[in-house]
Amino acid sequence: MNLNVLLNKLKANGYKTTEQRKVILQVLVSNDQNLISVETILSKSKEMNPKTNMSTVYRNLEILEKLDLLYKVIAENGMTLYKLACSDKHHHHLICKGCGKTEVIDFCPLKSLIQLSKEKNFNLTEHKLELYGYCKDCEYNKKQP
Amino acid sequence: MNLNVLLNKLKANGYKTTEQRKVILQVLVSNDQNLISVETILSKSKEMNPKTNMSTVYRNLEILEKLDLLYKVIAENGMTLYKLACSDKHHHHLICKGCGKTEVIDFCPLKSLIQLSKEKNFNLTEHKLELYGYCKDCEYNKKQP
DNA sequence: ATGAAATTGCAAGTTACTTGCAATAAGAAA
DNA sequence: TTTCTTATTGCAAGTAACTTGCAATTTCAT
Ligand SMILES: [Mn+2]
Ligand SMILES: [Mn+2]
Ligand SMILES: [Zn+2]
Ligand SMILES: [Zn+2]
Repeated sequence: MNLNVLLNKLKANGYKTTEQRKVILQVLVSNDQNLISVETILSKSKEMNPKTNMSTVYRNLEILEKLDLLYKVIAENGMTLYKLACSDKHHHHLICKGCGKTEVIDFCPLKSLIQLSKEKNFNLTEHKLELYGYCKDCEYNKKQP
Repeated sequence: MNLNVLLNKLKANGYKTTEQRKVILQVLVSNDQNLISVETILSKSKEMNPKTNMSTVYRNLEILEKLDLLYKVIAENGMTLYKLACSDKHHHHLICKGCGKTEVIDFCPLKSLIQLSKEKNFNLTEHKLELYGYCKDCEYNKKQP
């Protein structure tokens, strides 16, 4: 997903293109394989445009989320991590606990669970499968202190 | 899991039995099929012992979590929901978005994903599978407004 | 160029939780 | 039962992560 595609999707929904918005989106585009915190988004945005403001970052994230352009994970410590949604097709992720890098899992292993839900009269509407661990690089760094 | 078993596990770890602790645990025991908020835990505890304090609730939850006696889900709105852990054996849950009721899924459908992780040199350490939807009762209430 | 509508920065507010500390309670040891 | 160490508690203040109101600024269709 590149910057102009995103700006066009926003435009199509009545949102205007601003310097701050472009910078925030550029940070997300540059990190589209990694879950990053708002703090990181803000500080990287400030590198490109020092006057970028925290409220602006939050308000832009809110818009992206509303348009389903954002993938969001709430970490165990309660911090929220974000990245651009990588595809419209239903999928899951491998998530590195070291660096936040993600890899796509493009199938969903839930067939028998859907059957189970039916048996329990449970109307299944959503599911979340997240696999955590360490990517090759982070595993290597752990062993080489 | 009943109150005395819990108190004994705490005692075995150097924690004392107090009125407040007993009440908080009793609330959790009485809701051991349901994810509930801290607010709920506090207000129900206050019904049984009006002087129960918020800090005390949080500090007791912290202890239960450290001893792996607690299951915790962070909801989309950022609020944290708790229930007693229901078994030591690895398992997952169906979680009702209406009332927080949970049902156990006692198998784990992740075999092919573990294989996939190996291929990607990803050291898989944890996974989370949560299925959300509506239980029979909540579904019925939705249709009868 | 104009003007309506979106956006922004700032400061103040909120919520969910955490922490320091002095007072109290538990329960093992004497 | 009394003593005494240690855990626990309540309170109040603090923190972190957002959220909101509002006036000033910017965007961009006309
Ligand atoms: Mn994705
Ligand atoms: Mn369980
Ligand atoms: Zn990594
Ligand atoms: Zn329900």
